[in-house]
Amino acid sequence: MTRRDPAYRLHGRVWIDGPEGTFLGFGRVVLLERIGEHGSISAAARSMNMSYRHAWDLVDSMNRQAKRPLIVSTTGGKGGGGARLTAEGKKAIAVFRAAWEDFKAFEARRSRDLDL
Amino acid sequence: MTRRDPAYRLHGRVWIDGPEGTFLGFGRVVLLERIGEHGSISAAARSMNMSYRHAWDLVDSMNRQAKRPLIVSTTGGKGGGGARLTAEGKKAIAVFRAAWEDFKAFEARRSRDLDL
DNA sequence: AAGCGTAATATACCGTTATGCATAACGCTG
DNA sequence: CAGCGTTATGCATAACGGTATATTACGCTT
Repeated sequence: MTRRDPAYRLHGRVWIDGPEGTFLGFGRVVLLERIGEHGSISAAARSMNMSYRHAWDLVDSMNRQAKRPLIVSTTGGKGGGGARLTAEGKKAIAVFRAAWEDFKAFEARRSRDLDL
Repeated sequence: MTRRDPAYRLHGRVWIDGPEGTFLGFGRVVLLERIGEHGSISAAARSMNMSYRHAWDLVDSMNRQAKRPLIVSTTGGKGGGGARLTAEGKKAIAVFRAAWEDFKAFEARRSRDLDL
């Protein structure tokens, strides 16, 4: 019988690389979702304790690498402006989430099978 | 038909966590192998352009977390001392390599299926 | 006993990455 | 038309991980 020691577990990370390096990762996707919920980059950043600067850089990186923008933003106006999640952005979230769920299953299975 | 865009690829990393955090990872396992080949931590570190300090810390971390040491070392003596890969160490390498190969297959399959 | 190359350990340095702060532009609202 | 909150951007600073360097201990070899 295969021994199972819960003291050892397989862990990992997955992300999607694009033309410039990292395109989508877990944090980036959460950011996309939060922007969709809050309607602005700054509120999304606050909600996940991330600096606005960093959040903006991530959005910029994703938009540059996507075929079409995942987030569109407006400056000035009602509430000072804001940001919106596009259909392309929703699809990106779905695609990454699917790969991520799949990986989580892989992780769990391989953790069970660890024979150390 | 599902679109395949080679511009996007799924990447990832896997490692095995132990009581203190990371126990085995790709770099750690290569280090174990090199120690087995060279017979010393310092030669192994040199062979992979890693500082001896870092290599020693990694070996120490692995030995602390393993049920039995993966590397045993002697200080002084012929050649100044050295380090040897134990049977436990060989097993650790095999276990990690297997999980790693499996993950590489996962990566390739998921990269093919990316629909972005 | 001296010399050698290694293990073992402390400390200072450096480079990358994220944070913090400061500023300008923007356009609706009162 | 002044005020507001946001986007957008630059620059200084802090945090962290690994590197580089230096020192001591060790025990066989000569």
